[in-house]
Amino acid sequence: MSTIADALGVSTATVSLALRDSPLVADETRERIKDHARQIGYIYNRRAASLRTRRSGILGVVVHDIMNPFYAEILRSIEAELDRSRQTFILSNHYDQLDKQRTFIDTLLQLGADGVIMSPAIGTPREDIETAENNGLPAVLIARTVKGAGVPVFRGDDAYGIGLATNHLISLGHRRIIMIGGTDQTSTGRHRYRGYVAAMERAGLRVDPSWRIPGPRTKQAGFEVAGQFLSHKDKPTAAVCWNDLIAIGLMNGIARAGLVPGVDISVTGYDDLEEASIATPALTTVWNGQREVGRRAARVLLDRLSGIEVEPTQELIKPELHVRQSTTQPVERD
Amino acid sequence: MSTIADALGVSTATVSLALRDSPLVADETRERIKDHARQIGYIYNRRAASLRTRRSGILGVVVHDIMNPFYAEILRSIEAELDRSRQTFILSNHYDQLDKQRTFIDTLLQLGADGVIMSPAIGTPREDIETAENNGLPAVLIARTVKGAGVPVFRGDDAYGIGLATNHLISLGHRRIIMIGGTDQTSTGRHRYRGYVAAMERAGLRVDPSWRIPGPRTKQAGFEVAGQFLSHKDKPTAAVCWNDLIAIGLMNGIARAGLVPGVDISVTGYDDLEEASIATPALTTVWNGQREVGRRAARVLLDRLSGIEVEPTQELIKPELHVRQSTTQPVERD
DNA sequence: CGGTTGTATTAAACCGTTTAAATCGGGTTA
DNA sequence: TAACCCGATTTAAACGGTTTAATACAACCG
Repeated sequence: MSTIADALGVSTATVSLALRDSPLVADETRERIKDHARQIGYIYNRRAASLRTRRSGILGVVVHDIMNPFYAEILRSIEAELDRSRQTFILSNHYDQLDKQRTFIDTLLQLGADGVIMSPAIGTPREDIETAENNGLPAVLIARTVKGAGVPVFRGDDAYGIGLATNHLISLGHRRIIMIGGTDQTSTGRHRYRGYVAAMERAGLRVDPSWRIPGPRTKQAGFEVAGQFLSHKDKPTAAVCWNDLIAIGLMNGIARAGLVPGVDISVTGYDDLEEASIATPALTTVWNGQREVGRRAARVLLDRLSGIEVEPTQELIKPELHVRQSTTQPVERD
Repeated sequence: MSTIADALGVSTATVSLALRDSPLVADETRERIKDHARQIGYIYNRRAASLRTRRSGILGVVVHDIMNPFYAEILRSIEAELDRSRQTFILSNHYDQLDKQRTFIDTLLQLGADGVIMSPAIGTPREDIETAENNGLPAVLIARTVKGAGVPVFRGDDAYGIGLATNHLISLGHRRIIMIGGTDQTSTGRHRYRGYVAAMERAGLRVDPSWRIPGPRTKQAGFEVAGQFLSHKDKPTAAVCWNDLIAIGLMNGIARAGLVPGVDISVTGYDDLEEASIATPALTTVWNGQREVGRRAARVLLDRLSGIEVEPTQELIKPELHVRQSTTQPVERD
């Protein structure tokens, strides 16, 4: 800026004001300055500016794993929403490791980030969120919640959603339905399992504890669990899967074992990823409102930044059942 | 820092030196300062520091699309490599839009990023890379190259790799092999097509121009192109796909049409994503060295930052063929 | 005891921007 | 004619660190 100022015989203050279209500077001066800036390829130094303004234009986003299409879809919608603002965002995976998450938050604080959207790692204590907030880093949670953290949360209504899938299988005539994947260590996990049990019990079906096969939420895991599922002593006719990845992996595993998914075994997914509709057979699944979650989380964070007071409420997005070919009436096998 | 300095009756210079473990300050003083800093929850202000040091600790990474597992795997290895350095990285998709890519580079310049790893968008002119370099933003290219840009490039040997897949099909007895997906607008695209044609011609097989169905590189696209493929006038018995996503989509499409992929039609992929081995049938594909590409690009960029002179050479990583169940001897159909 | 050496600390400049307050010259008004 | 106002611009002080030359002081030496 001082180069420009010197070249044009004005002060840096004028340059600063001119470049930001302040009405304080005369039109003619502004044009001269802007022209010259363009000509010499001036590059605005954001960190110098942010030192003064206390705004860095950086937002952080932490999720479990970007490679997981569920989060990827959320990220897409966050990206789309932020595109229209002047914010840059920094991404990180925490892989459910608390220390990774803490390191990242610390980095954000050091960079003077303006806010953070996070899907908290398993076991995140309320204090971690408070640390961020107290140091001027407003947070918004997605997908998972942290008890007692006074910040907005956006997530799907998991208990209700898994209920939709379970009810659908029951209404097709299935009785021995096993739930696959997930863990009790996340709020999401507890909600989904509870929703499944509740739906079964509403239909008068007893749920055996062995009717749950917990595990990682990957395609690979679903694939590998197929054997265990098929050889289960109760001969289940259907699987309610934690998510689409597991469901697709499971269907692949079932096919590999010589059975036909969607005929011999019914399978439901969760999330309704793009993939679900092109899987073979096309997967019956629950749309979880990823787009909506990302969009609204971003929106609310931007609101918080612009000073709008936001209630720290939990917003539950209502899932919808999308029926496709992976669920049919049960057939007896053995 | 001045808070700490005042509280302890020393100068900010001493605090600065102590916190960075300078040998200039006495051990006892250092400890007092560090303890106090920890106690009051001091947060290092990176932007203030970078103003003086001209190092921001930020690296940029731009690829076509993070959601594409091929890039996701590269990102993973970049992340792993960078984890050990003190650099944070910022990610962006360009979706092959030049203006998006330019905006991002501009953002990096404004943030004073220390370097950028990029898989350049289609049509990226040499000048764009030079702009970055001239403004102190060293670049390293991955997956694709830009003619005349004097920077290091890491990519797989596409012509050789696709040749492996093509030769494999030919040796199984296939003669009418169609290439699916990709575009001539990227260097990768040209190399792969050339490799396919070369392999065919080496085997004395004429390639008809209609034996190429270009298109997007997504599962969806592969799925949708199945009809066109199956009804091709030359009754192809095998498909060499641009990548695993297309191959898997195509196999799903073939299955949907009532044929059995891996029996009626042989299919090869490219990239060897995790998914390839659990697809049904398991996909024969070409491992493209994603891990290696990411790791080495990150390594070289870090080298450049620490002042080590790096030759701007193209490094070709040798792909390997992984044979699985999606390729078998041809069967005649009609 | 003056001079040298070495260690610990500090003052001050600097990085590039923003902004509140001050300045300046010219026009208006009482 | 003095007082005041106005728009355009400048001044100077932040913002929070890093860096380097300078300083203070103690110990050692001959």
